Amino acid sequence: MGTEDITAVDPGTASQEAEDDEIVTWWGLVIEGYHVTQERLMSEINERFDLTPGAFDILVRLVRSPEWRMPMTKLAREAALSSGGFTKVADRLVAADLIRREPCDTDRRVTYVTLTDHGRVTAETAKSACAEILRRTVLGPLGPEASEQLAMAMRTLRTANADE
Amino acid sequence: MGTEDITAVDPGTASQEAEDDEIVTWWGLVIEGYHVTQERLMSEINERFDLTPGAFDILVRLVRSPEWRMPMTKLAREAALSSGGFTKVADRLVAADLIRREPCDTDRRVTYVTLTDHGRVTAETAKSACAEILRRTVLGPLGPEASEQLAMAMRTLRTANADE
DNA sequence: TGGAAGCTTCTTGCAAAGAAGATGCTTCAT
DNA sequence: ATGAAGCATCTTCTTTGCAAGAAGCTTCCA
Repeated sequence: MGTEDITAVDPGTASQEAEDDEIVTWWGLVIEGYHVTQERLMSEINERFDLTPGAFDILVRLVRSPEWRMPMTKLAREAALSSGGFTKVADRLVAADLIRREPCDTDRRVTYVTLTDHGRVTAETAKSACAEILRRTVLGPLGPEASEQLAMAMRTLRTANADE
Repeated sequence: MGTEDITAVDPGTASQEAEDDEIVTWWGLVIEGYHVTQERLMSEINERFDLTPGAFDILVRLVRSPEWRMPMTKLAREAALSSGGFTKVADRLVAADLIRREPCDTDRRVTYVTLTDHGRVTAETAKSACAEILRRTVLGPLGPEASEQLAMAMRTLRTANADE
């Protein structure tokens, strides 16, 4: 093979390049494992409940909130969506009768997003299904101690790279 | 708080619900850690090289291929893109003078995608930068043994949930 | 008290990115 | 030769971010 004739490098640079490649490949493995798992999870949720990943995320956050409601901005920030983007997501969820908008009594700029009865039942059922799928596709294959280590590693990465 | 007056459940169901919630929250932590890290990585790559995540992924795959080229379909499949979506990505990369299309001599159905000189230099430089960022944002905070465990866990998830 | 400047909060319009399906060309097998 | 399959492209639809704008709240100064 004639590739090294073209990109002639000294041994030190070559080994550095190989090490770089190894690290990038290593992270690629993390990406792939994450995506494969998440895609399987979300496709099952979508099949059973007709929920997109974003919609499921919103519903789970709401069902854990007091009175099943939250201001739009707070919810958008938690879901890592722009406020403009979240307006459209909320429109779709309203159209699906999963949430409704409610004005805030004390601050008329604020719009609360509240789960409808249908939305609450859907959210709770989907959350249980999600837990069942995770037991089957993640906790089962990994085992308890590897799961614990995974959680700790991810917590470390989150705090190390958080924006705010 | 009066929520349990409304959603009255027996203790068994309640503890099951709490356990479901814990698992979903646990996976949410994994999601968040992954996204925070990946977003930081990709924003630095984008800043320095003006590459989108998809473009960077394509370039890294090509720079590791013999003769820096691959059939479009194979590359699209590896990058988890639809063939239609990949055509558009390829158009952008051609416009940026990072790749070019080349016909295949032996099978005239196939179109090869090949790195240009500029694309090859960009890919190698960006790959080194990516490795440097990963050392700083992932391997550093985690340490060697946690990194090893993370890789093993992700490999397990990938093989457990792979589609094909 | 009054009111003007400066922030939030939500919505709308425009553009980019990607997925899915239809189309048409090339190749392979019988 | 002719039907079946593989492959790249095109079109359309959905989703999302960003920028701009309208409405409402807060602060501060006269």
